[in-house]
Amino acid sequence: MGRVKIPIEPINGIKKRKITFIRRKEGMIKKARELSTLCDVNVSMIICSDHQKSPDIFPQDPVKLNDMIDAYKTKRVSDPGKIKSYGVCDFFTDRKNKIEDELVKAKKRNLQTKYPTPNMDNSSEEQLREFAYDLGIKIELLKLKKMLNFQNLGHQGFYYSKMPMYQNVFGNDQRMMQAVNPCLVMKSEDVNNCYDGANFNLKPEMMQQLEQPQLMNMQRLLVSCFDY
Amino acid sequence: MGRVKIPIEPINGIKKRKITFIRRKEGMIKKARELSTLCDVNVSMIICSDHQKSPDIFPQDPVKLNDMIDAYKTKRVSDPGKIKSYGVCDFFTDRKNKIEDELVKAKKRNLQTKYPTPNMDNSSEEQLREFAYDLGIKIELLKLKKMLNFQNLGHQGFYYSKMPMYQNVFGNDQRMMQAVNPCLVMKSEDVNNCYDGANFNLKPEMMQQLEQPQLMNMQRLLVSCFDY
DNA sequence: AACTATTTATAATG
DNA sequence: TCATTATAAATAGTT
Repeated sequence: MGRVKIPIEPINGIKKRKITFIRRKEGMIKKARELSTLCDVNVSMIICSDHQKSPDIFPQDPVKLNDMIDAYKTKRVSDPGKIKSYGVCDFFTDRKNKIEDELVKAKKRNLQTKYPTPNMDNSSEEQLREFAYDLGIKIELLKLKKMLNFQNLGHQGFYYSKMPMYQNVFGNDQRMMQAVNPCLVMKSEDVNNCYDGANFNLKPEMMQQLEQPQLMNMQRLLVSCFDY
Repeated sequence: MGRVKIPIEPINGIKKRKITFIRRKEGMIKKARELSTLCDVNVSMIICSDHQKSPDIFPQDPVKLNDMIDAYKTKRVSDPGKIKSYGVCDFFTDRKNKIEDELVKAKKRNLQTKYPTPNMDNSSEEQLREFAYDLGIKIELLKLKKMLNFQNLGHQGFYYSKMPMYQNVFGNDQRMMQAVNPCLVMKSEDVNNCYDGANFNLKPEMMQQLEQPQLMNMQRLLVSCFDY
């Protein structure tokens, strides 16, 4: 809808592409807000371009956006037939195909640049590190959850949390307990060291410690995991 | 852009709201596709309305959508200043506020229905189970990752994966290895039982076993975790 | 679902 | 980048 009709195909000119991107992005965000308001529905949107420092999101508040993503993921898990049936095998197949594509691309690049990396190409190593890091984070997450939230009362296999929101018995489903047991062994003293016992809040010094710059990165990763 | 200008405020009439929803939703999805094509950018969108069975998403392929969500979350984690600074304390504050809101609502409900639940209201128990289940799943995930993907070669602290995409050395970052070590102790035989050693594929019988109906639910949860 | 009068978005331009 | 404007596209009301 401009002076001329443009074909819907990639725009070549960098400058033209950029201005179109900005205009249409703004347009979409406006539309999202309108749809959300008019029809009282949840709309969430992420727009990422490579050369852009940070993605544009709707809603602007990342916390709200996360809530919506969570709601979608939860729905997908609890009611997967409605959205898509997707088994473990599909997952592995997909992942395998992706990596194989990457390998082909990487090999081509290596040929072109004449700097072949023998026996391990960049893309697979990157994939690998990414995965390793992801798994490492998940384990750190479990450790921190243990450190911050739980106190093994040492009887009947029940666990208690010191956080206000988890102050009741931590589940009694046999299967769940079986899964959780090996990972939540922790001495009460360790937990108490983090807490002001009277009101179940993190001690001020713990709070401060948690906000030290050198810890911020890990915290952000953890928050991201918690969010999920 | 219609016969008359309408104010951007919630539409009262159910029928009118529904038709507007459908039209504008289609419009937005079209716009998303156009923006994505024209400017070669990633656009992802989730539109959820209450009375709708399943959310509308862009891209239509949930796997691609997930990839984009992941990319956003990763970016948010690795480069949080650009998007929003959000520390652990904020997280706990948010969560606490949410739970407290829930408690107030639950108490009101209890008063109204005249069936108060002493010492533990439904909402906090629900929260609790949800959290417990979530944690349980994460642990199961780690166990399954261990079972399916890794083989501890027992020398130099290196780990190898039997999956094609993780066939190289599983990381050598000290900090990461420290985190991963306690969770990846597994005998080679156990791994080999799952695999056709010649081509690194899951054995057909393993595949079949994984697709048993009684395992599907757990698998879906796991896939969802993997996706994240 | 299809039709149009109108509004809105936006491509080119200044 | 910002404003203007001619035109394409979206859509509110209608059938």
